Amino acid sequence: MDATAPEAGIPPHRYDAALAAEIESRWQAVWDASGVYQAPDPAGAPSSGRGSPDPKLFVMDMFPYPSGSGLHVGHPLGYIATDVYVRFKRMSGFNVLYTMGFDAFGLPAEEHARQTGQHPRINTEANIDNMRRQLDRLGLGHDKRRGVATTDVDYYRWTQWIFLQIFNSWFDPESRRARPISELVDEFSSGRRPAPGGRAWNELSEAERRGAVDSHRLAYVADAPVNWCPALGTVLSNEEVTNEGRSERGNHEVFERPLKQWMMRITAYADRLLEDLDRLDWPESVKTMQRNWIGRSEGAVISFPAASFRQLEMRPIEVFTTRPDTLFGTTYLVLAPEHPLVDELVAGAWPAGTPDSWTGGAATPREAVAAYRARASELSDADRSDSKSGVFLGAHAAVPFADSRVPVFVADYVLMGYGTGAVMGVPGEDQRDREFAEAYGLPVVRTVQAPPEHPGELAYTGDGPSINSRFLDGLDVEASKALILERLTEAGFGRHTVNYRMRDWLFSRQRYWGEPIPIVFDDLGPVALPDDMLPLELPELTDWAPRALARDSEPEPPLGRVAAWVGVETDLGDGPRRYRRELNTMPQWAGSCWYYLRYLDPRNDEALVDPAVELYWMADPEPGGVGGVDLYVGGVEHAVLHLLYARFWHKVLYDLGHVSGPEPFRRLINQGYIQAYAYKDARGVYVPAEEVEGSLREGFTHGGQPVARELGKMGKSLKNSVTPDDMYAAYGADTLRLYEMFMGPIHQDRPWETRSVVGSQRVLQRVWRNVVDEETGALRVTDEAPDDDLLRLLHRTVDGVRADMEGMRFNTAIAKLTELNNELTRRGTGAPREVADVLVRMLAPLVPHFAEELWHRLHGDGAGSVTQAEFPAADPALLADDAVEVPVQVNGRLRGRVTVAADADEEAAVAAALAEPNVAAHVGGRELRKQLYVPGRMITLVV
RNA sequence: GCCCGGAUGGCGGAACUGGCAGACGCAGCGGACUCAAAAUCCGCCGCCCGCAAGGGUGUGAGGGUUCGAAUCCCUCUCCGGGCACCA
Repeated sequence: MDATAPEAGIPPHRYDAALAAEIESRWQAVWDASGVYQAPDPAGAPSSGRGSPDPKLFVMDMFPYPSGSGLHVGHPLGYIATDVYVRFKRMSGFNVLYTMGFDAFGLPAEEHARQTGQHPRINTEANIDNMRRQLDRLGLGHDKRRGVATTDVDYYRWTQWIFLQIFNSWFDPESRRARPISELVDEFSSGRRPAPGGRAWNELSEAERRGAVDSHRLAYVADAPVNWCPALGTVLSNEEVTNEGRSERGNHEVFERPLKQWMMRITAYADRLLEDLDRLDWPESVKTMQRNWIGRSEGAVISFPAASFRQLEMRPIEVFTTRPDTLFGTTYLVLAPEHPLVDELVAGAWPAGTPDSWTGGAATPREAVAAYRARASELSDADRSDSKSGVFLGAHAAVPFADSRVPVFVADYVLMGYGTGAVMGVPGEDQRDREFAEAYGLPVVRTVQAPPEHPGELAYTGDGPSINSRFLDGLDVEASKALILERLTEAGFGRHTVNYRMRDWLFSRQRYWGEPIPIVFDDLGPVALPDDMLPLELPELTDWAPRALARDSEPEPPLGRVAAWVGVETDLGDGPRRYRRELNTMPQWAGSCWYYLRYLDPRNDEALVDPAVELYWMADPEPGGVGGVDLYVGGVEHAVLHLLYARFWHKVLYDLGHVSGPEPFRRLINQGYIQAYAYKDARGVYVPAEEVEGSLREGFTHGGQPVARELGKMGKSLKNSVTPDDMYAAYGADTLRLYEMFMGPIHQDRPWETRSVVGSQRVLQRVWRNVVDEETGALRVTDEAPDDDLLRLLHRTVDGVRADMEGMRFNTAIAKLTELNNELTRRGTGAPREVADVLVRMLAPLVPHFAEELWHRLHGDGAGSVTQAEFPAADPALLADDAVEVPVQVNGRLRGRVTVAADADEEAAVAAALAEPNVAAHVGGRELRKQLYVPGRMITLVV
């Protein structure tokens, strides 16, 4: 059968998928041609020339990676929500900036290129086109002039520019902000800041000066152990490695390798990143995750003089502790296996009387340590956590202010990457230390008086008076900390310190498909390319042959294969010289760190963004606020990485005067995920979800065989994908939009149920029928004024829908609109024109094509686009009824309802209640002990 | 282990700040229309008792505060997420 021919019995003008498709493509073409979604700037390049006195609003989705596998219905959930909100705000008089870009550098395109031999740009651009097509079909009201892709040369030119800004800055701890590196040089050369080694600046060699400056830069080269992932062919940042020591992407093995790498000094901003969280309108969970990630803890560094058996020279072991008050409970020290002092302190022979359990069965401490280290590097972190293990170094350390000498161990429960890589073992007050002490027979000394009910075999971490602690005895934990810190500082044994879990950001990637780092090297180190040499474009790479990515391989950047690119002769101000280029590229996070700024001014080739345009769009509506994007919507999986990196870059740009406020995103909402049922057969193999029959009650089957249902992510592996294209074909884009918004609150995960989508289509069909005759296509609206009941319902609906839209509670807004429409349907006469007009405007944000079609049918073409019509406002006079029905409780139980005047007082309400037969029966003539009237809400009687 | 969320009919969810639990939708049941079916329209729809009026009971479990608790407090169970030998 011809798909476009109406089926027998279906009215020719019914709102079905075919009609929806026709309406949708027609209006999309009109909107595109007329530019209704273009947001005018008050200044700057992309202005449409219209001045705008309206308040501004900047709304963004987290931009997507243009994947080759296309979208499923879960992807656009957040996009639909922002689009609805934006349309509502636009109709409420806001000048809204809303657009979409693509985060298009990254591994999949490069992997695809390796397999096909095709340049990643070709594949990337094809994917972008496909994704644009799928998103356009949804009718998202983006300002298309402003979209960017991070792979555009015009875009990454500015990513590189920002890199240079960071490279050419240092963090001044006194003013707690980034400053140009030239000001550091001035301070060194003027003597205001002492040069390294206490010598005069001009006495230093060129190499020494370069080294002093380079070590202060916010972007710097470090020779550090890195996370090398052979399967991905790149090193990864700490954030990209899971707790199990595998890559977050792909779950591949990761190995430590020492390597020269670019680092970003994000730790300098730790305190500001932490403090400013309090000023953000973000989900508390995301703030908590960032706080945990930063991991600020206050404590002390304490120095323990240590020496091995028969060694004369003492070497200080510095430990970090948050409990300096427990110093006198220290019964041993522990160094991390990788700690540099291990080799210096390890003894040649066991001291007399060393317990067997401390030796690891080795003949000498040196052998024991070597064996222990070898074993530690083999074990995964998960295996390590089972029980405490370690070996004795044959060395002892002196506890400050105490006469005791304590043994020094190496143990893998101490991590080199946190604090100083060494701890003081206090088994009385720390449970981990307690477990270690029990395993090796070390003494336990309590230094805080535990309450009598505290079990003796557990460490006590609570508050209480200090004991066994000399001058601290009797003081509580807080006071003990203060006093011991004072004494340690005086004696030179320690000091107060703040420690962070967060490390600097490893910024190099050994990949081709990323932004080249605009740096060259001479014999003394890195040299920035000048701004006028940007963009530094990726060279063509012809050698796509896959490299052996063995476990024992070494990192090798693909750009190193382009010989003509590696070595470069250029003039950077002191005549033509030969330089070596930086061969690494930037991580995928770089492009997403600042794309919101480029949306504001995408074609500016003088600056990354015009300052006046930036100020207009990023200004905080509240004076003194942090500014930034007014609403940012995206998945919670970016809670730490993307959102922390972007905040860091933004703060650097703020310090250097390139942006007007300290934060990039003032309000953040995490949209939930659409989950889908997946079905497994008896073998545990997933079967295509669309072929499964049955129900929860009667059981599910596939091909007659029973299958088990589970809820999971939508995707190929679970064979449960539903694509937007499927939904467009069966229902149309507006129905898909309405259904996705109706499923539940925006932040909540929810299971997809294709069979329920029809409900949203039926709602639209009923609206359609109340306005349009399905048989003739003629208008069905009446020119009669709505009666009082309908008018009041209309205004109550307007009032509620406005509030729900403002609060992004689109599910309840849709319910209210449905109720209004159901009332129109019940009347069966066609909608009064006034009601139809208001209803269509309220529907416009949710189902823009549908509303635009009805709007034009109602008003003709002279009324303009509904997207620019005014969102209805309720008449307050019509919100309050003269009489209200109020429930009556007797002794806390509902016994009836009475209708009273809206302004009735308590006496009148109670009198009305007592007149109600069922209420009277339950009161039974007894005396009222208490009466209460919550106006319009409840009458309560107590007898 | 610690820190965040959450638990409401067969299902998704609603109930604003303590005031009619279950809006709206799906599924189900009944009716009208139809030769019939689909579509549409009308109605019913937590559980128990009752012909009905009505009564009892009910928001994961137990306790508390209150005239009144899905909502506030305490204890517990389960589910989801984050962190986790972080000194």
